[in-house]
Amino acid sequence: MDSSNTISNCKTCIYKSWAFKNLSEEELKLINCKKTEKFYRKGDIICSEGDEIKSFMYLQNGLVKLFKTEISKREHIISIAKPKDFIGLLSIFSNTNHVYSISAIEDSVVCFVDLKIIKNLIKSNGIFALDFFERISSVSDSVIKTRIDINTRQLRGRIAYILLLFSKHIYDSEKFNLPISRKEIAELIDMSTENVIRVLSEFRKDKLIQIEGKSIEIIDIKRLEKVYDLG
Amino acid sequence: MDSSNTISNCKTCIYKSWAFKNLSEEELKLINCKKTEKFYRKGDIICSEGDEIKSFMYLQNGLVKLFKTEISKREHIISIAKPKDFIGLLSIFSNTNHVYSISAIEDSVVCFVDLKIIKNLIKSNGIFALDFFERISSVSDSVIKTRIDINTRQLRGRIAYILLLFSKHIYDSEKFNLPISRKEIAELIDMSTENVIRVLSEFRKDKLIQIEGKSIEIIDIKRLEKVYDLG
DNA sequence: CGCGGCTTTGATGTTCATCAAGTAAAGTGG
DNA sequence: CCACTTTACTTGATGAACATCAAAGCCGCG
Repeated sequence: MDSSNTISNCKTCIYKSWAFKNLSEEELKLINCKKTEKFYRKGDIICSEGDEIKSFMYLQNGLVKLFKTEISKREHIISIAKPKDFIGLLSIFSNTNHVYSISAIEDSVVCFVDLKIIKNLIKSNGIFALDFFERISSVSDSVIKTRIDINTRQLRGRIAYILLLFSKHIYDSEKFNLPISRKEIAELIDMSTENVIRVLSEFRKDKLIQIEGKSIEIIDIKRLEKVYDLG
Repeated sequence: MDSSNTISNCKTCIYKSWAFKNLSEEELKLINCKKTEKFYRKGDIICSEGDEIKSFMYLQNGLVKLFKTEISKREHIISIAKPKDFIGLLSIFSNTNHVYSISAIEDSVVCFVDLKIIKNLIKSNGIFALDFFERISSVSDSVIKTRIDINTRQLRGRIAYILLLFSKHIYDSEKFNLPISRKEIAELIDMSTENVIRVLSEFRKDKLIQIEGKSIEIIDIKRLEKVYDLG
């Protein structure tokens, strides 16, 4: 699969509903001409900390992670973006360079729109400006909320959180394949890899979940939610 | 001091530079008519979790904290806003109700502008829309950055962080009075009150700072920065 | 004066990271 | 396709970091 297979038309794009619903045909055409879509294989870097921000990016398909590399070389995952999310947070307005790195954790298609075009649309189409900010605000808000949720909980609560996140918000199913390694889970919720494994095993023994490698099934979601609530 | 003493004119307001620099006289007049300024005494609640969001709020004077009350009744401080910061984060676009509570940690003056007016200005004045989002994006971005900075560090690094925050970003001096209690520091950087005190005492013994009650003086900022960097 | 809240210090216990060591899985080159 | 290396996963043991508990001094305030 290469990028030429994925090129689509903004006018018919199913993501048009997103924040672009109030654009005219003209305006959509403008975006359509200037956008590019790129396919990334699992593990590919989409952009790196420090790169210049040239485009507004949003995720058509797949799953990506936003992360930062600490001095200690340990990675720290800030958030996971799912289809329809715009990626890159608010830096597109407040910075000229990316503050975080982004890579694909599943095969992904990212749509790039020249940032200048977006900014011009904001200037010229006020309704769009509001739609747009509503969307990106809610993404950033939820990152903040999530960070707080995670670091006010202890290990069992954090693992419960991430299992519920994948189940409810990403795969919409109680059975799914973990797209990330145990190590990456650890980086996402601030704990050691060993303890991720330990807690997952505990949950298995407690009959909250079933695990087989990457395959996870939540078998007692009520109790898992309770574990999350109690922290 | 009551609110009537503090009413000023947007046109001459020193904060005009903020994000309102590209408004016409007409537009400023519009804001000026509809804005209200309120004085809050240290400790006063400015708004509570769940309240409807009616205004865009920004801090003219003083210091406020944004916080959330956990199930356990323990408070958790998300951020501290200083003059010129807009307060309330992005919820003004992505929510109809406040997600966090806000209270004054020093005597403060908050300027309220009807949210509808701001939204209308965004619709009608594209340059303003961009200025505005640049500003509020950078505030939200820095909240995210701060949360990560804090929870990738251990106790000594966190205390160093908050001392440097007050010194560099808020008071612009190496000598200042802590505006918040030890308990609030604990709530801000996720640690126990006792350990806040313990680490502060250690810093004193190590000759990094001098403390007398709320009065703090940083006497070896280089080493304090090193403590922060090392985590 | 006495009560409650803030501060401080020491002692104790829990939570968690780290270390060590071994197994399984997944690439890699001949 | 098989030996070889590397990476991911797993479990137990140990110790460090940190919260919690307890007790006492301090200060402002009714």
